[in-house]
Amino acid sequence: MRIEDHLAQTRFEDNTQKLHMHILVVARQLDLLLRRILKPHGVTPPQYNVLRILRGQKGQPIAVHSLAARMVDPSSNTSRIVDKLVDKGWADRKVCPEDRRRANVSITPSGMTLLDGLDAPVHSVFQTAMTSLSTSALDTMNAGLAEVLNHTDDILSTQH
Amino acid sequence: MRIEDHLAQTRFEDNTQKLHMHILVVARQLDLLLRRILKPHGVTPPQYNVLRILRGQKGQPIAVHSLAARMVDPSSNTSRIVDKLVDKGWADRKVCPEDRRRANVSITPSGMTLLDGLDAPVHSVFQTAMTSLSTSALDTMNAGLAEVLNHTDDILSTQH
DNA sequence: CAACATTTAATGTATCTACATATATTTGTG
DNA sequence: CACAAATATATGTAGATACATTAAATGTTG
Repeated sequence: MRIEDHLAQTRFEDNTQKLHMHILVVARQLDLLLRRILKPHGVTPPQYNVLRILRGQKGQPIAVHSLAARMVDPSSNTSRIVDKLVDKGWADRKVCPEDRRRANVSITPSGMTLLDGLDAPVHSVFQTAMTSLSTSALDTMNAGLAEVLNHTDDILSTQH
Repeated sequence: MRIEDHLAQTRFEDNTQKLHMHILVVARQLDLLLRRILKPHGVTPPQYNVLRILRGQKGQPIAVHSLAARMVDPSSNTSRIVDKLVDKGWADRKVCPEDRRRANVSITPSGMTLLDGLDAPVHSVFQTAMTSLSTSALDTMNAGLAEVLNHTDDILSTQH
């Protein structure tokens, strides 16, 4: 199904606008895919995102604000996402003794087991989604999106 | 700021995963940009999306389910988004006489004025965000994302 | 060291979203 | 035509999100 069919739109003004819509629609589809895999396990995409960051810490705990900075969607609700993970026994949170404002968050063995079991299905579905892209296409796309990221960073930082 | 800095990640397993993250992060940034422009006018991105579809109808009203099909995010809440637009006087909704299940939605002159005023700033910011991309890069990216879209459509339709 | 600013995290709140269900209308079938 | 199925929209509800505010601890500066 082409982007034009997805949006029931016959044409785009230019390829810039088409790319814009492609990015939004594909991002939504990728999120849907992940959501489908995670749902039976009672995990949401942001929770999964946090768990992966925690696992990447290799035992070293991390502060909530550092977690937020590394998330795809660094909203101000990282506290509540961590709440959920703690409730379910997948993460552990304790006040940092050196700086009592901070909360040190780490993954539990239970959370680790959950993540390890999700690796294969998650990797598999995204591999399938992107398998047909050539190496050079991947490189061009990554380079292009990196440029867009630079520009959006600029705009977002200059305007108040 | 590179994607690695955004996520404070030193490396990606492969360029497929990097593309995945690029798409998610850039989509979020584009949404943030739009949100910033719309906020002073009290419009949200989904509302803006609906208004643009309505304007594209050139006077011809459209049913709610057709609206949903054309939205970037075809959630089941199109009714309530239309509610908001009607409340603010930007859209009009009346029961379709031929099929009384349907609701015909159309844009009002007030909504049209709002949209027309937003065109320039919206177009400008996204043009700036993507201006550095060459024609061939745009083509490669659009083609690549179209492929991904095909694959995700397949996966999403085959699994229940 | 007192006063103020900054950092970190949690919370309040309104809104939005996902997902399921309900309601009304039309269509199809025996 | 009666009745089931399908369609179109709206609503109920739990949970998530954006955005602002609060609270506590630490840093900074006169």
